[in-house]
Amino acid sequence: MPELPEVEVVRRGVGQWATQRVISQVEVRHARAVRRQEAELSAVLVGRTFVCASRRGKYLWLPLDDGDQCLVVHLGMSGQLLMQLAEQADELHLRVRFAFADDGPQLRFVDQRTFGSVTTDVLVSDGLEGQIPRAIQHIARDPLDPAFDDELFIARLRKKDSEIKRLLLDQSLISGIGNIYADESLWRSRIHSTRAASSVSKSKVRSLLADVRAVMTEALAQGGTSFDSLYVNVNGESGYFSRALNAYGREGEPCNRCSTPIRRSRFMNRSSFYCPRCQRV
DNA sequence: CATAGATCCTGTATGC
DNA sequence: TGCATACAGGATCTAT
Repeated sequence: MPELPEVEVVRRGVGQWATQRVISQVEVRHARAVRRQEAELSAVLVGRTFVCASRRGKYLWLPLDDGDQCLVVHLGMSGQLLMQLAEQADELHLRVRFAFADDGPQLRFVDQRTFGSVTTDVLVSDGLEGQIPRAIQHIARDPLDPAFDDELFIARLRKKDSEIKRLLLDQSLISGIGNIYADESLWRSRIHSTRAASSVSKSKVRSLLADVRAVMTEALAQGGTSFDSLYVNVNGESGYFSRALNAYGREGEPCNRCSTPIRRSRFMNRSSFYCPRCQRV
């Protein structure tokens, strides 16, 4: 379940190992993974190099040395970007293979549930000094982006007629937050997931934003520890998941603040974990 | 337009 | 043991 911190770990790995190398071959093993771009992917990429790795929220993109195109990657729920030696056997769920002219480690997109995607796109202005793939212009800046506008976010959120968790998951309002970090942030801020966003004070939203950043920053630090030079780890479970979670996945376990058993409820077709005492509706 | 809900997908876990 | 069902959930599409 890669959210912002996990995707950032992947970005760093790919940026280090898959850039500045001439792409020699693109092999598509699953049409869904490339959104019907099978022929286009090779045509755009072969002979080019990725110049760097960028990210906004949960989206990654690798700008090409042609100056205006890029490879856009979304990991979905189970996607991984791995650096693997050519002689390494194909993964069971290998969807796309990118080989390089130097015959060094390949970049492989592996995705069990096929919610992820790898596509090409053109870069357009992001409204400031940067660029963004055209297809993800609607994705809001994420809370770790220096250009994220706190006050604008707070105002937009409070004007909505919806529940606070639903809005935290709305990638056009704030990006990078998924089910796990939404629950963790709300637990820290002592806000119930179904609370009407319009009823949360400005200062409370401001502290919620601080908690979102804190939990993501901590998770990112943990993710960094499981990073291996040739294996770009998307998992993150080893370090962060086992130790630092206060709400997510802890149904029945005592709240780390007040010892009340954590509760689980169904919401938006998924689980929400919360402390019934700390987080009142 | 805004919001709510269904849907896609497959491996793993659980229930009978 | 075996089969059926529930579950995980990000983004997109459809319905209201």
